[in-house]
This record gives sequence, C-alpha cells and structure tokens, in this order.
Amino acid sequence: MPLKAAMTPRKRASQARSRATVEALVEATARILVREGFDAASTNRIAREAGVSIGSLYQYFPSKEALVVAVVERHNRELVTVVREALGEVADQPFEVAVRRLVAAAIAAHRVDPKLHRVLSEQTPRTGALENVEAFNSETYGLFQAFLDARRDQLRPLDLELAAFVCVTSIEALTHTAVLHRPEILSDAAAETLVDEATRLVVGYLAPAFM
Amino acid sequence: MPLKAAMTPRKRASQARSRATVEALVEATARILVREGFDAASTNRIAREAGVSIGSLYQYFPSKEALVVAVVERHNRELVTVVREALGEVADQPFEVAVRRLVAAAIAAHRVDPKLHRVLSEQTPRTGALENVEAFNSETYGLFQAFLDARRDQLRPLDLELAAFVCVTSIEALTHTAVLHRPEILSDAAAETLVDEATRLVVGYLAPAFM
DNA sequence: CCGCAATACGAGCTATCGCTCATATTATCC
DNA sequence: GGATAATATGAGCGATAGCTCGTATTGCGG
Repeated sequence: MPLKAAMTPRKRASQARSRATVEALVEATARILVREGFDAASTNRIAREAGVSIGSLYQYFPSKEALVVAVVERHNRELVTVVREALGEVADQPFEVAVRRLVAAAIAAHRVDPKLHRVLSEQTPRTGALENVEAFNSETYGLFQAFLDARRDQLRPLDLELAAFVCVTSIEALTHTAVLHRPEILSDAAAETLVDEATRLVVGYLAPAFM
Repeated sequence: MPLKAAMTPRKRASQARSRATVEALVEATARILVREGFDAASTNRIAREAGVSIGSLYQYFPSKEALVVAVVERHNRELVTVVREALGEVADQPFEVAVRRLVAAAIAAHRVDPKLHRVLSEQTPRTGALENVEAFNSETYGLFQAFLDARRDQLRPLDLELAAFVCVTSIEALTHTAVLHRPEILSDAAAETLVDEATRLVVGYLAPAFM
C-alpha cells in the first residue's frame, strides 16, 4: 500500500458531467457498503458499481477513506436534519410532550437508512480521517442543550452541558441498540412502550420533584 | 485471499511449551492492537511480536479472526468479572447505594484496559465470528435483571427485561462515552458528579414515586 | 470548427496480506 | 537411546488491495 494520500481531491468538479460522476461514486459507495459490507467496498468495486473508471474515481477522491467520509457526512446530515426538525416543532409544547417527540425523532433518525447505519457503526474502522466523525453528530448535543436552556425554569438546577450529555448519550444508545439489535422492541405496540420508557428516563432525570 | 478457514484450531495445545505459545500469541495480539491499531495487526506482525513463527501461529489459530476473538473474549471476561463482583457486594445494600456502586463498577470496567477497549470498539469490524461478540457482554443484562427482580417490591411495576435493557444500555453508553471521548468528565471531582447523575438517571427511572 | 482544458479511461505496478507446507527441532515414553 | 509424536520454523504462493499514469474522449470558448 502506498503512503496514504491526502484527503483533498486532486480536482474540483466544475462541469455538470463531473458533478454527476462524483454523485454516482458516493451513491455507489453507500450501495456497496449496504449490500456487501465494508470489506467488499474496494475502490475498483466502487468504480465498477458507479459505472465509472478507477481513474476517474481518483480524480475526485484521493483515497478510499475520502469516499467513506463523504458517505458518512451525508448520512450524518440526514440524521441531524431529522432531529433538528423535531426540535423546531416542539418549541412551545409542554416539557414531557416535547421529550416524547424528541425520543420518537431519535428512533426515526436511526431508521433513515438502518442498514447503512449498521455498516458504518459496526464495520467501518474509526481510523485516520474517520476518527473524529461521530455516528450521532455532536451537533445534537448543542441543539439539545439549547432546548434545555430554554426551559431551565421548569427543571431542577442543572449543569446544562452535563445534562445534555447524559440525555443525548442515553437516548442515542437506547434507540441505536433497539434499532440495530432489538427489532422486537420496535414492532407494533412495543415501539410505543420504548418511547414511554425513554421519556420517563429523561423526564425523571431532569424533573425538579423527587429526591 | 484464500477462502476463510474454520474457527477451530488445527491442534489443541497439550504440552506446557505449546500452551505458552498460545498465550504469547494472544498477548502479542492485544499489545499490537493497543500500540499499533487493528490494521497493523497482521498475522505476520503478531507472530513476530510473540517471538513465534508464522507457522506456529497457524497451528493454534486457524485465522486472524480467531486470534482477535480470543482477545475479545478475554477482555469481556475481565469486564463481566468487575460487574459481577460489584453485584455480589451490594446484595443487601439500600437501593440507591447499590445503584451508585454499580455505576461506579461500570466505570471501573471501562477502565480495565481502556486503550484495548477503544481499539476493539472503534477499529475492529464486527464481521464474521465477531458479529455476535458484544462489547459489554450480554450476560450483564441478565445479571442486572436478577438484581432488579430481587428488589421489585421497592420499584414501580416494571417489565423487568425492558427495564434492564434501558438501565444497562444507558449506563454502558454513559460510561463508555465518558471514558473514551470525555476524559474531562472523569478527572478528580468530576467523576463523582457523573456517578451522581447516572445514579439519579437510573433511580428516577425505576422509583415508584413521581409521575 | 478549431484548440485547449476538463473529464474519462483502464492496464498494470507495488505492496502486503492471509495462509500453506516441506522440513527441522524438541519432548515423551519404553 | 531410539522411535514416534508434538511442536516449531520461515520461504514463498496466490490473491487482491490501493493507486498511478499515459492515453483517449468530450465539452466549451472563440
């Protein structure tokens, strides 16, 4: 293996034709990750799937890693969008209703492309440029902290940053694990139950009463 | 790459000499994973590190995967031991005290060999034989469920299995994330605070009062 | 319609990986 | 001490990976 190349592409796509090539490559990478797994996603295989030559691939992506980064970033953008929209909707809802909605959004986010999510979290080594790309984008912590801040008069005294860490990490783990490893929890009426439980977990933690 | 070999070793180690070889290989694998990462852990590199020939390696481990499985299983045994011991100690403690102790145990478990834990969770693809090897052994869910069952008269009415899922998953995620990505949370007095918060999270969720 | 830049192509290079196998060394038992 | 089983050795094979580079094709400005 030659020394690992840089992360910036050799060439920027400027014409429409090349922008389509770039898009096809990212798409193909995601498809292969989902259908055949990380190990099968060789650069030659990706180029073939995209209907693009290996040479063209390296015109726009300086390494295999860069391609995977592109897929991860696109996926993360989709996830954060789901959460952000939910947060927007609940701005003036009662606290518990709002939390319920956010928990449901977390589940929905994990269902955006669960097979891709699984491959990215279970098979993709967090190495090199992928090291700092978190699965559940760290932006979510900030958004949730702002949500708490807007309602801090209804909550017990809190270190908001720590509280956001506790809530987001817990909800993320519950929904992530449920979607990826406990499908039975999310079928039919059971899904409602999980939302109940997760909501209770968070509300009980943040509520002023008790203890 | 040849077709992937089986998971059972060709030969069982019977003499003391060969048992030492096996041990040296597992040790070397863990050392390389920690010091150089998953990608550097080639079978040739592991054999060299162990001071053993590549041929001998394949006498006892039929594939690279088998070596990694051995490391993972040993690590998981150590983690579960820490949790099991804590559970044994708190059998007749008041509920909240017991939960505190268990949260502390979860942190301790993640500190058994944090660098190895990080490599296993971030770089090691959960593929093939590794697919079903969970980081925080699933035995823990059962142990915690029994813990809850023994105290169910002090708790609100619960689906014990679901409650164990919620608690263990949350605590695992909090301690895992804190140890691996938030070192500042675990230094000095801050660690105490995290234990407080995690305890409150779990106790608030399980307590009969409120809501 | 020409000329040059942008884009596309793919044979093939180098590196390395997982793994085999023919051979050598060491231990055990009578 | 000789025979046999257990253990150890490492050169090297086949496969494939990531990636380069010389060449062909396409699109755009004039």
